Amino acid sequence: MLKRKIEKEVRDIVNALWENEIKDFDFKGFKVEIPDERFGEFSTNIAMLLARPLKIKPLEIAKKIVHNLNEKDDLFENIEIAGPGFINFSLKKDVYIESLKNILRLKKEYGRKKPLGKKVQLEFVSANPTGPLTVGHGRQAIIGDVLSKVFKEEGYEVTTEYYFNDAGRQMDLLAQSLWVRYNQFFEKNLDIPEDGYHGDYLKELAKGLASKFKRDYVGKWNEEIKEIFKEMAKDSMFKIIKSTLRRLGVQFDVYFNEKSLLEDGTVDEVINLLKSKNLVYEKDGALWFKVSEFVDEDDKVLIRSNGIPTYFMTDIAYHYNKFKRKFDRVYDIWGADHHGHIPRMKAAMKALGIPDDFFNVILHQFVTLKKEGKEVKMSTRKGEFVTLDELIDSVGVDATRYFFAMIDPNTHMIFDMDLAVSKSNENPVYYVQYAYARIKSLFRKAVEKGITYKEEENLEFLCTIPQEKLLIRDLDLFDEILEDTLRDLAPNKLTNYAEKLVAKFHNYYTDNIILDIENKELSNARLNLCKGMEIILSRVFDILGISKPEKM
RNA sequence: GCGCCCGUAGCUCAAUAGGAGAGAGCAUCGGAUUUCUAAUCCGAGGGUUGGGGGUUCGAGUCCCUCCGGGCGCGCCA
Repeated sequence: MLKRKIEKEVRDIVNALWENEIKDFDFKGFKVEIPDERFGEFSTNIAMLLARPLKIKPLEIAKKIVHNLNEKDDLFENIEIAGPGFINFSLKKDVYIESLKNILRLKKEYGRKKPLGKKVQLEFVSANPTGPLTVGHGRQAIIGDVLSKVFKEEGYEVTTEYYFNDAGRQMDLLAQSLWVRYNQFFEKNLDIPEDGYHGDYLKELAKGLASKFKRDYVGKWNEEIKEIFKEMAKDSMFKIIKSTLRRLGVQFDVYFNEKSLLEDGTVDEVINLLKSKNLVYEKDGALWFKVSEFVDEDDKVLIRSNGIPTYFMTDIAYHYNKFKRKFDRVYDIWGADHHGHIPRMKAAMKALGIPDDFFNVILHQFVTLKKEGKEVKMSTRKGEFVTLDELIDSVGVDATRYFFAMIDPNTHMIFDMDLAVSKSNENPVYYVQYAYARIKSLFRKAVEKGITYKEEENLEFLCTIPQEKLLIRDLDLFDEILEDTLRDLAPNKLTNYAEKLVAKFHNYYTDNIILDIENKELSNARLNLCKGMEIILSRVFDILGISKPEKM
């Protein structure tokens, strides 16, 4: 990593120059950055940071550092001081060529870290099987899927998990709603309960049941029949959900049923633990957890007066279960509507003696759909929503995935479907993929033109123009982008990177002839650079889960 | 009322854990293919980063305050 190399050089010089004066200086805020192109290839802010502790003007400090760095003539081509005290660097072409060589050798391993021996779990989507996945679930699925892949790249052992509840009131309502639809099929005039599920998807299912059961359950409703309809509903809903996820290329290692926490005694175990620590009490016939002992929030009910545990209760048990499964950290991906749940959960974790950094939440803001210029108000119950499947039908898997990945999870996202459908060719995903297709095409064309690709040969012909240096510099950056993505838990770092990288490539392609029969050495050198680009793009696309088109 | 998130070009979004004239795409206008894919490239217009204070050598980014929007504040999940 080139940045690291420069960072080390600068740090060593600074330490050598002012060893005694900067004992307390922690280098916090010290950075080697990619500056605006007019300032060179790399830049650092060290001189400004040292001004205060050293009580010397930044420009003086910079001068001194530069003077000493200049001795390092195997790395730096040029060093300049500019503005308030920035030190700007450009590197020797050999440094870049070595960097490209490294990428060419490592190929798909480039940027992949050695196993850390750390286990993390990402839990997301976790929709109960009451209907098809919505666009909001899609956003969550993609954020989770991409981040889980980045965790793997960074050396973590990753488990992806889908948590669901197929008991409870929601499922009862679903069963009843389905039964009504079934009855309606035989023109039995019944209405779906107001808080039931009104979506058309139950009609489809009811049709199937009608031909299977004939009139057996028409007008008849009891516990037994409810269970039958519930099972039917659950199975077919999961079938739909899983097929949507499969389409999107999102896979879960574990589907975890909330019910198991009651069955295997985890819930009881947690209650007993809390009781033993004197952190629960009874009031109004219910069992309460002393949330207020830990955070500035009201106490919450764990067991309702009717004896049924609350969602909060089972969620604590679930996370206790996760902890017992020896994950070092877990990440829950939640919609913004659940943010109020976070302090309570943190309190519970603390109460159970689970380390602070174990439980983490990645919150994402809502997705608003715009269709025919109007906002679509979405409600699962009323069946007023555009399903994730419908979205995929409209814009395709690549665009769906890319679009969700490209926006900061913390930003409200407005998805204009009309634009996505009618202008699908202008979607950024095509811009990025086109670069890949162009490279593929170049290698096909090279064969036609009789230019034989020889890897790692003729590289000395590269980097005679600034564009090539900058391209390699940016390829070299991939490693760090992965780290940044994980640090910020923001998949959009990757799409940003891809777009900037590809923009440079499109420019390079336009300005230069890659395949020149008159100059086969240069052509081969440039093909090597293209190969490096292909390797990095391939890495990025695999993580984003978008396809790698040979031609477009 | 209290809490969390957000407010950046006409629209959708970026902006490298505070860094140097705030950038893309779409939309508008004007250019570039006898040569490797024009799903590309080049150029123009478009901004007091919601307003106002503060911290800092430096603020879209941090702090305070006001305005506007989203979401929470259940013995729902």
